[in-house]
Amino acid sequence: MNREVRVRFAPSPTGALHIGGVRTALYNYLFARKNKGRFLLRIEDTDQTRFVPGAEEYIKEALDWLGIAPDESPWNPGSVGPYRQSERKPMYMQYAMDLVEKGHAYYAFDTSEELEAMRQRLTAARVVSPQYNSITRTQMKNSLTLPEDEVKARLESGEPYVIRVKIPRKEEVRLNDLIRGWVMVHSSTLDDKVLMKSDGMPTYHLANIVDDHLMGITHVIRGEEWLPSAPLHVLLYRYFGWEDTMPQFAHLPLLLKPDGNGKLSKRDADKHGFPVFPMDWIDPTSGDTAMGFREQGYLPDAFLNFLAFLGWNPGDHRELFSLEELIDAFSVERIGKSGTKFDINKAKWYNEQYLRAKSDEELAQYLMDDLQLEGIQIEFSKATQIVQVMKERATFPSDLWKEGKFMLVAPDSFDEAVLAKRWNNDALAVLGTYKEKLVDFPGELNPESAKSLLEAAAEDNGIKLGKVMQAVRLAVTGVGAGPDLMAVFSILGKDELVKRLDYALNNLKVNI
RNA sequence: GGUCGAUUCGUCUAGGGGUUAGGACGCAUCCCUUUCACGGAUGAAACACGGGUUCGAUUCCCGUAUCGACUACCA
Repeated sequence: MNREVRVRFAPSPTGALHIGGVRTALYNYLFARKNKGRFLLRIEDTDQTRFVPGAEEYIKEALDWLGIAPDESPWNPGSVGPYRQSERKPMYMQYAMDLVEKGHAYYAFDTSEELEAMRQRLTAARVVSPQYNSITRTQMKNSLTLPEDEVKARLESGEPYVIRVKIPRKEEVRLNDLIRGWVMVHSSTLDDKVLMKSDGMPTYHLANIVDDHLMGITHVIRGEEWLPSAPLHVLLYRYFGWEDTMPQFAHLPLLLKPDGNGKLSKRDADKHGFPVFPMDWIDPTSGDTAMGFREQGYLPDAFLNFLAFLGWNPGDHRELFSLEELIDAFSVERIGKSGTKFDINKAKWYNEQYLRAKSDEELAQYLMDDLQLEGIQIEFSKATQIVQVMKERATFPSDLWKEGKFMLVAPDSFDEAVLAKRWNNDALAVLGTYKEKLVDFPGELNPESAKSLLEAAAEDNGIKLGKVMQAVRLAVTGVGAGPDLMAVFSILGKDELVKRLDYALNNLKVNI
């Protein structure tokens, strides 16, 4: 049977979307596009206690920013909605009941205290993993142990209950993961997971299977943390009688912290000074802001390219891929199996590549926008000139302003080390002459004239230009390194240049 | 502890019974250059360990170690 490919990204709105989640969304998106299928987004908000306001909007905005918006979602529904599990609440109970009727699930009335007592008893008896399973359920309060009329009475009296799946005692459960191959688990290691909670909401396991089935999902691409529960999911498909349309599973390797081991967390990112969230996230309870890649200056295409290569590669040596090229090259077979450590340097490198590929005009607009925030107005043509000398040395668009500031604002400080080493009488002499030549120079300064004038000034003093070059730079820019000086002079213009030389000549003391 | 999974340069990875084990980021050196950066060139740097199978294993098999995920009425 050849069904239309349908995949889904199913985040919980419990906070900002983590970068691992973004990668999962990206792979789902790529897979859908590659296979001419559809990419859905479903909000898994069955845990009302963990709901965080704004989280859903954040997810939407992040995917929009990256250009990987879903084809169907709560805010753009298709025909299989609703796309929020909380809104699907009424439909789950019948499926749970169906399982009870088929003998694959049962009611359980145990209180959390009783469950705790059971675990303690088991632990004391040195049972390796205390869990509600085929053995222990015989000692608990459920519809398998209680007389039928008592179960009925409890149900009718409104006593809280959950519905648990009845895991068989001895059965080999196998699934063929697209990334990992055959994974086999014995049912004796599984427990009778809760399917319906006492608040009437389904747990992830139930809702997930029911929704994926109802939404026609063909491939489940999700994080490796779900691998241990995948056998349960396989069992559920079987119990519902949906095995023939069961989606194929692909469990993605985890994103690890850069040093040591373990899953990448916000804490680690903070420690290293880089984000783990696509965009800034303001925690609604603490009011703290967690930084995002977008606000740090990462370009969406660069970020996507970087993300795609965290656990996947095209099999050749190409590394720069547009979204379209990623779609074309993508395949689940080429997703790796092992966890991936996060290296922010690579992300920066990607950003530099994409930044340099941008047109001067586009970058000039970035610069103009930054300048506006600083209350500085310049001509677009001037912004373009600045971009031309700065783009090869910028990692983020904001560097254009931060690193190129000296082209718009006179330096208010001068590098002490360079001053001590290079600011001498030779420099003073050349700069004095240069200033006079500039004042006498008719017309606009360009890099060539700026240079010939400076060369002439050096020659007049019988001094090799190379010897005073750094001092010249220091006088005008305040620092000892930067882009081509003559281009900078040309951008500055004659008047500003003379002004700065004047200031330096009069205020910088010669250290002997 | 149990279950499942993973293991190639510091990092992301290619590869796969016989290879000088390839590329990229980062790092170092050199070239270019008035400086820095870009660019170019070069270099250091890896098959976790132990058994087996084999003429031959980094590659296949089995163990061990290490790391990770999971082990909730959270997803």
